[in-house]
Amino acid sequence: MQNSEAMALSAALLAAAGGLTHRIHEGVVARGFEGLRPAHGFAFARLAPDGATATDLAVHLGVTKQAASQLVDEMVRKGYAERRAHPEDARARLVVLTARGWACTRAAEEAAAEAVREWGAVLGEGEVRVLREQLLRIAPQGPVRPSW
Amino acid sequence: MQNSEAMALSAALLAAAGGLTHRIHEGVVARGFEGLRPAHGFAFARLAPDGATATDLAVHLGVTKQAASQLVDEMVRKGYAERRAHPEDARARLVVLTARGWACTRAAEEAAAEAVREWGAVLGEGEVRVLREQLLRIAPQGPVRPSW
DNA sequence: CTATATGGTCAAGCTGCTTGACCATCACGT
DNA sequence: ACGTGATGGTCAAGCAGCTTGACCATATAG
Repeated sequence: MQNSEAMALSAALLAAAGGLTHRIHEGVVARGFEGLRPAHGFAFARLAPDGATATDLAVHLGVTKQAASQLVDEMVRKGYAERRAHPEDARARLVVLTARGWACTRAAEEAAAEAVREWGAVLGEGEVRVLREQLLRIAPQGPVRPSW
Repeated sequence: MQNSEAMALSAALLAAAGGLTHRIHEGVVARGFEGLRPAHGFAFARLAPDGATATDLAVHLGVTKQAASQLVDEMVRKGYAERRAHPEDARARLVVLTARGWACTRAAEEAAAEAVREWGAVLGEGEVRVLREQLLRIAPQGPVRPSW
């Protein structure tokens, strides 16, 4: 593998990721959820199952807990999440999605599915499955880095 | 394709892109080029062939020309690029990479090749080729968006 | 030759993040 | 039980990267 081929692959991967991010963001806005940036999506993904603390979010996003707390403030202010008392730790606050937050999460899923469907039209369904398997095997485990 | 599968694919793609960005950045730093952020890499890619104007860069990066100009200032100050008179337009200034800028570009290519080599070890060389072709076909053409 | 568009710069302001300090609560060792 | 350090969270100040707005110099069209 020559360096130029590696760069072509890297550029394509970055362009595809950037394009997908853009598509999802557009789709979410088109479904009526405004004032959100892509970074919020990564937060939603962490909150989705059962909620999380601000510090959990900070680790997941790779930012300070202050920054995570500000992000939560914003999501609360806009009605996507709310803070509850933590059932096991009186210091902590459990951040959970509101109904609107869940609706927004579903909107993001739909937008993603829409983009992926177009890939299916270009590559074929089977190839998209292959692509998913390949990406799952090379994707790192660590915290999602929401910015370049 | 269910939404959950689309999300799994999206998450894997974003994680792979984020991981690759991180790897390249680390590799560039390890080779002695400091004070650079991933966004600079996208600028380098545009400057590499024959140079570009600040406005060209702005369009390519999807930012204002003022922001692009500041980025150029920074690259000039750190010795990676220099401004020259534009051969055909007295208003414009042609921004070109210095020898150090080219060395940094090669370092980024090496770091990318290193990461891709690891993917080859996991997926096999043939599968990596397939991956590259697939990504090239779904990657959008537009301006590279250096931030999420 | 005027009029408008374009490349670039200067200046001010905003936003999202950081560092640093601090308080409340938890968990451990004695 | 109690002191001590670790941990979750907040408040405050500062900074970096970007934006908008105004402006000048040069190019291009009518």
